[in-house]
Amino acid sequence: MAAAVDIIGSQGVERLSVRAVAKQAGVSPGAPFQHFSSKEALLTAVAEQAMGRLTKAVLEAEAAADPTDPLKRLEAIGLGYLQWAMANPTHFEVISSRKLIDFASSTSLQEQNEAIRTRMFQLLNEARQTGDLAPDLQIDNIVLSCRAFVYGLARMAVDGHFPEWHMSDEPANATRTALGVFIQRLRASG
Amino acid sequence: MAAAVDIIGSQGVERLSVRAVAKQAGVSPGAPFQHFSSKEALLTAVAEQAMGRLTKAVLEAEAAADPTDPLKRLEAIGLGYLQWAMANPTHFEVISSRKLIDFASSTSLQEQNEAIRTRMFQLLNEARQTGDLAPDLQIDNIVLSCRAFVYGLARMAVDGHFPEWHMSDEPANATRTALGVFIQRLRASG
DNA sequence: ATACAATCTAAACAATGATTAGATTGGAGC
DNA sequence: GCTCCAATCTAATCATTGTTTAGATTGTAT
Repeated sequence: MAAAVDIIGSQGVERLSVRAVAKQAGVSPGAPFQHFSSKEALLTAVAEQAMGRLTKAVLEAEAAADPTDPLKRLEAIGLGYLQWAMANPTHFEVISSRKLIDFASSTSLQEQNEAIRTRMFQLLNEARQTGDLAPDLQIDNIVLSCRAFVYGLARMAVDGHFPEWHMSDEPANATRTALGVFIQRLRASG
Repeated sequence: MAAAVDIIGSQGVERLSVRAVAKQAGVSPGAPFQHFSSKEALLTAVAEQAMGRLTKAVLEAEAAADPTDPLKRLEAIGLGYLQWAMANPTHFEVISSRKLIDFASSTSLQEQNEAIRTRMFQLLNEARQTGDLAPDLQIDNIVLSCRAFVYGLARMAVDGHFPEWHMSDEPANATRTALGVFIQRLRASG
């Protein structure tokens, strides 16, 4: 797995072959199949580990935000997600493109996914009670919108839709302000 | 190309091999390489054709919308995009995942992409002049946000992030209302 | 009828995902 | 210390795939 993570991080998923992993680990070409039933299973294991790091980064970003402002916390979640995706584009690709991995068979991946989504619901319910959230908005709808918005930004960057960006400061700036405006528009006052 | 389109439409991109295309076309395995220098070149040609259909669908959807309301027209663009993507998920995948195709070498793909983006700018400038657009919003930013939002919804659906949906009515409903709310929030009055 | 360009076939090559049979290893229990 | 067993490895092999090449076939313009 460490060998696979190395190759994915340095050369991308598309350059990853089981044989390259075996070579990097100093082992014969068939050896990895003793531990993973297929290439997809290997990638799923890598995805589980990466998803753990993503979830940790997201929840830590939220924990560092203003405790009294649930929508700021929601924004922090989105920001943490974006920063992690752009700092780890190839691993993000493994997590999100569900034709490389077997998402349905991994309860770990599903649980991590649900953890973030549940936290979003909690924060929006909080914002509803404090009156921060615009009263005409439906929480279900907003969760979907936030996920799509952040996922779209991250995926566009990773998919190469922003060729002018040099995956370091620019995306952080442009996506940061876009997300800021998006969250601002959810507020009762804004 | 027709054989390739058939296979992509019925079995998905991942099941597409040059040999399968050749077989479907009733031709020897090496024959396709006389017309396309590589599998990537074949897929790029398929993507150009699909992108033409997407652009046409989007601009027609816009043309059918209320001519006096630029933001309704912007919404129609997004809606047309989403409907096409969900009706043609595998072709949408070919267009958007730029590791399967050589986007940089196809002026056709780039032009079609720019055509839609330019139209969005025009509509938002119009909305600015008529006073429909909230005055504190920057147009650059909104174009980016709209693209990310719609792309995110389409990609999440195609990437299998909505397993509970049966790619027919539900996504249309959920994404329709989400997009409606999103556009509503851009208005000076909303 | 000839020449030429386009297209095809047939055969081969290297890389890859995957399987299998058998060797090696290292520790648990007597 | 010896035996047994499970885990892991190697080596060989297979089918599939992207790609190339040499040569055959075909249609068309002159």
